Amino acid sequence: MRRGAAWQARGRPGARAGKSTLPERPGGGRPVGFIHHHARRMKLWSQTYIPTLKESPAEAEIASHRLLLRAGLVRKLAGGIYTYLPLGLRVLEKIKQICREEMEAAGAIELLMPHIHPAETWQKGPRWAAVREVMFSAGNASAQAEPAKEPQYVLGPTHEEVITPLVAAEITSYRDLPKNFFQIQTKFRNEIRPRYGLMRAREFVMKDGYSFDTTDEAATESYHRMEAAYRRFFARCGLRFIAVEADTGVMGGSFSHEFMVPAEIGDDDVVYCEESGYAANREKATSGLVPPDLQDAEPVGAVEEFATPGVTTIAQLEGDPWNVPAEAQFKTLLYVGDGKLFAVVLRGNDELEEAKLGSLGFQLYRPATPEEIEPVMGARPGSLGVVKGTIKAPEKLAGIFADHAIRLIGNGVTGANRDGFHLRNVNVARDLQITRFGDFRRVQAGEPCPKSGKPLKIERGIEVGHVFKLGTKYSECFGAVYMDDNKQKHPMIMGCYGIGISRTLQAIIEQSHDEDGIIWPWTVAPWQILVCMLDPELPEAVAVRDRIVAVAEAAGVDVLVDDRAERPGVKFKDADLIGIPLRITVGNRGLKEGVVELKWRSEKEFTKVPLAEVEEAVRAAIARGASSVQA
RNA sequence: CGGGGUGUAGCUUAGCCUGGUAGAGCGCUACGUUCGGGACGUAGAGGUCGUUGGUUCGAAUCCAAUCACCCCGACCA
Repeated sequence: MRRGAAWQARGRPGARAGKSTLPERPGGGRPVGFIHHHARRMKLWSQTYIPTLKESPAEAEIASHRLLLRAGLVRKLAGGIYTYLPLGLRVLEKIKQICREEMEAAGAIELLMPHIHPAETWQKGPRWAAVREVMFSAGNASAQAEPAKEPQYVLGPTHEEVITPLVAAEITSYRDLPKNFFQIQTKFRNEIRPRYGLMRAREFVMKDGYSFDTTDEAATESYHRMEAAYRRFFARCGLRFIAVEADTGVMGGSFSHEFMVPAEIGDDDVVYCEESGYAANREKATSGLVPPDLQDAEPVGAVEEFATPGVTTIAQLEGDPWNVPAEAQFKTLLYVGDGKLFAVVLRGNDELEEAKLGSLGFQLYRPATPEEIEPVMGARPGSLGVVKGTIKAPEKLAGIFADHAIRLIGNGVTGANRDGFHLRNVNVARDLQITRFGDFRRVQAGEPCPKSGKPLKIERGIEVGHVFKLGTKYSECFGAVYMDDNKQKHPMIMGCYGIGISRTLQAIIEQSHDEDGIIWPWTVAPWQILVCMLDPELPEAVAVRDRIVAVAEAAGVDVLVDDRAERPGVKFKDADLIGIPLRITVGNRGLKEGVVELKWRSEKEFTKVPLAEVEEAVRAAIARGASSVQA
């Protein structure tokens, strides 16, 4: 090694005279022995720390979580709280760097906001009640501190409440707009259920950005610029992803897209059509099941009550002796929204998509209990219906909302609001009491795409990014207004944009691995090249290694050299596990033959490269690696 | 927060049902033999059996409580 031992860690000399048991802050006296060395792109395995595991810890169930631990990227401190070891940190930094480049290319400006926020900041915001459920509070930890009723400080779960007042104070003129700020920072959310390693953690790294515009059109443009930047970012990370229309949820705002990575372990269902490009979160997805020009069916006869003793389910009514198919039944569900009862009517064979009830304008809603239902409807669940005149106390209902698809039934069967009785010949247009129609049903795979009419597909996905067009919810709340050229004040139009950086890291592993380990895309690999030294001490081997490293460093590529005194088998297994894209094996056997071996992690075969052609071959391989990820 | 499961050495685990003073593999240390796909031998170090309480002459084992972790549901990057 050219580099001597001088720079190696030798423990920090110098006294620790202070009373504090905390480490000194930088500037408080650097250890005398600290020698700065310029960053090199080569790292010796023996000089870093990559604790690979032969067996996977029992806590990890899914592939990416197992590999995070086995390849030595992270270690768990507590549920959903992880330390990044050197390998994990390198990947995280590479992802962050790509993110920075794309954000800046799209005109966003980086800043860094605090982790810790006065609770007051949030109390002034529009969603304190809803968000505090997932917030960590941070007060004084000393035993003397009285437990306060309200937290003094909280750890930031996101930063709308910080950026908006900042912009409100700083920017007052239309001349200073538009602005788009972003940061890459640790977020804290006390997840109800941390899961799958970094996938749903309580502490995680996120890129969050916020745009401020003067007009709605400009805000929409900002939104689309971010959406495009997100596409480039995820593509550069080597991910296959789909951008889908999404529900805006607690965030509020007018429209949004989620960036989803298809994976079995995802939390969301993505509905998509390859033909038309339609893609939506299932919570929001619609289908072309109900043609827009559908004519309502003519009545077939008078409504007729019939006894159905003991029948309380759609399935029972499908059986003998009634034989009413589910798709000819009306399903009547009762919910409580902000304290008021309301009804939702669906086809018997459809399922309610609860998230879609959000469009009704209630803050909070939940299924009603039989005890709440009976006094209003006159029957318990199983015999409910919304036929005019059968509801016991219709004035107590905040509304009766019907899914469009019930119009496909035409004439069907529904509950009589009398336990043990149902009604037949119920005609949608003639008999049902409906406040309004809407889209409330859950889309199923195979239904026609709303755009192309071709069958829709459904896949699980991991949400790695989300872009929202927010509107003025936060700017109005915090007084982020600008003055136009007529001295008129207007609230700024905002957008907000998130990328789960640490989640993206794991999503890449989930999407790119095999039974032997990780297969890093070239762009995010901790090192792009692994020089596997089978005989690390052999002078010829060291000479070849130096030639490889020289080419790589000239090309700006990172190289890890496995210089450990391990058996070849161990080195190969570890190489596969940590997933460096390009492996160059330098060993006694090959050298005698006058070759080194070049192998891609993603392929089975290796090629032999004559020693004279090493530089050329490495350069060609680097070019190939660089073009392997779409940029 | 509801449902299910698991806590034994750094990791993977046996033992628990049917109480009798804790066993293996990997990893670690030393030595020797090995050396191109997780080698072998010899000798070692390492465990208050998650915690607390109970039953018992005696508890890893039975009972109770508690904590932690994992999985399934509702929320999210």
